[in-house]
Amino acid sequence: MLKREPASIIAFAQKNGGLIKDVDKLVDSYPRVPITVDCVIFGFDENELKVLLIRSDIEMYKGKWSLLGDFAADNEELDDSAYRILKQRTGMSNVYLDQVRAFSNPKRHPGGRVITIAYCSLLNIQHHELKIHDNELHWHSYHSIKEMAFDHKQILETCYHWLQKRIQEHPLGFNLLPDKFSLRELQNLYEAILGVTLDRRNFRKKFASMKLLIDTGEVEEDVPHRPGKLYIFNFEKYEKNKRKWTGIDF
Amino acid sequence: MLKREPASIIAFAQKNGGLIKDVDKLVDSYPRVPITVDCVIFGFDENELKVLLIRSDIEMYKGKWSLLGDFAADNEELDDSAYRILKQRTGMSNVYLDQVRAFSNPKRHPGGRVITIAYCSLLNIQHHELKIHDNELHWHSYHSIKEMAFDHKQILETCYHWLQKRIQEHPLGFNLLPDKFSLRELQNLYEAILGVTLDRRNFRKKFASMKLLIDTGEVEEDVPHRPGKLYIFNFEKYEKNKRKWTGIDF
DNA sequence: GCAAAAGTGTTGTCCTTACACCCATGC
DNA sequence: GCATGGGTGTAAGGACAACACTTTTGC
Repeated sequence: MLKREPASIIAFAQKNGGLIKDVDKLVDSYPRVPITVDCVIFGFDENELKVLLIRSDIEMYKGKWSLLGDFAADNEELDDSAYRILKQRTGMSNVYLDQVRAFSNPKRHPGGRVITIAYCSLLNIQHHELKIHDNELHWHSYHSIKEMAFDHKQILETCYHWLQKRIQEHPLGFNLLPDKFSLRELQNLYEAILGVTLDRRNFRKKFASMKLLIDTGEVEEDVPHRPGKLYIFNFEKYEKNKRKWTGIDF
Repeated sequence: MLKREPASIIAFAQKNGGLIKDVDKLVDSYPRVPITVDCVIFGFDENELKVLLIRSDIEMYKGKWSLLGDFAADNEELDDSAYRILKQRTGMSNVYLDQVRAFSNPKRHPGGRVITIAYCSLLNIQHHELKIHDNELHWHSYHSIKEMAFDHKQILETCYHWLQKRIQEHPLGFNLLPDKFSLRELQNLYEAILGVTLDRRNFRKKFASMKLLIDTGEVEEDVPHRPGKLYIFNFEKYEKNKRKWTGIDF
């Protein structure tokens, strides 16, 4: 098999005698790649981390579960693609959304080379009732997911690790909870995502000392035990005091 | 102006009566986008963080500095593109390299929509002598860089923040130093990248307690003061003890 | 009254910070 | 001998981990 040296912009510049005037021609000379965006949408319910999946549209992956994805439309910023996909598939908007990384293995799509950019979104399952049920769209317990279409299992795992890391540095967890929540719900969420058990008193002290929770004065209802206080998250205060940190720790 | 609903894979599936058999046809129906990879290559010399830049090939950016970039070749994984670009432009291989994120603003390239994936590399300026000097390739002090071609300034800043964060969680700094280094060099590097001053005794205690430095028994030479001990980094031990961390801190 | 979870403080340990003096070398 | 950075210890304060009992509610 012959190994071809990949073409390059250097060659283009040389052929065009140094400075490139016609940038359109330059860009036309680039190989073009189909780009998709895949959204990993996490939710939290029944003390479990959930993820929103659909049945794959592709026959060879028949029965397999798939992330919510679509190609990036012409002249669409990728963040906008991700919001559009969320909206199209779930009817939801106003959710937390962040780019995680690109997956570019040339064999990852059976139809040819497709690069996908993974996005992670977090949303509150109660708040956002699913209005669209195409392709059996529904929530799956994260830990019960085994096989998936394409390389989506790998993407899902990457996003899960991303979430584990992020939730320890930013209060993203609040995007997964109702506006008003009890400290027990908050702790359950951290335990479920991090896969650890935490000391209740220390957990409460930690959040109390951060002063990011506002006591609503309300308490839980319809619980068969002493009701917990309900809090809301002080987003404003958090935004003002974004951490500055110079510790070194590895 | 008319707002067109973007096309979508959902429409394709409906038109093809549910399950998609012909995946090649599916992928053919996707819009294709030129993809480039841009490498932000950091080095450290004379107690300063440096970055490797070239003059832009593009006439409209004449005189401006540019990251080392090129388009992604056919069927090339993006990591490989980044390694290839490094090799082509600098002659270097065996460097630290990590994907940072995609930049997809439709207006970021004057020749039309081009999505770029930014990679960050760290290397030791002494070790890797530049063998290629096309486009005035050379090291710039990070803080002296003002204007750049395209959105490269923004990409550079994103990578710098990425580096600041990563260097506190992983000992990436060692990729920027010679194999044998003194504690003063190590501290200078941290101070330069983080933009802080650190207490010398505490810094040394911190690294001593991690036991990741191996005393070579050698000392600096040709310094006009008491020579410092030279250490090498214990990569093997670091790899074994990757941190497990369950603290919450924001 | 019993089941179930809410709520609450203290102590010891460890990590972080702040801080000042003598030492080895080149000139 | 002087200039320059190398090398070291201690004490105080803050964060974290471990640990048990009383309270409130629904049934």
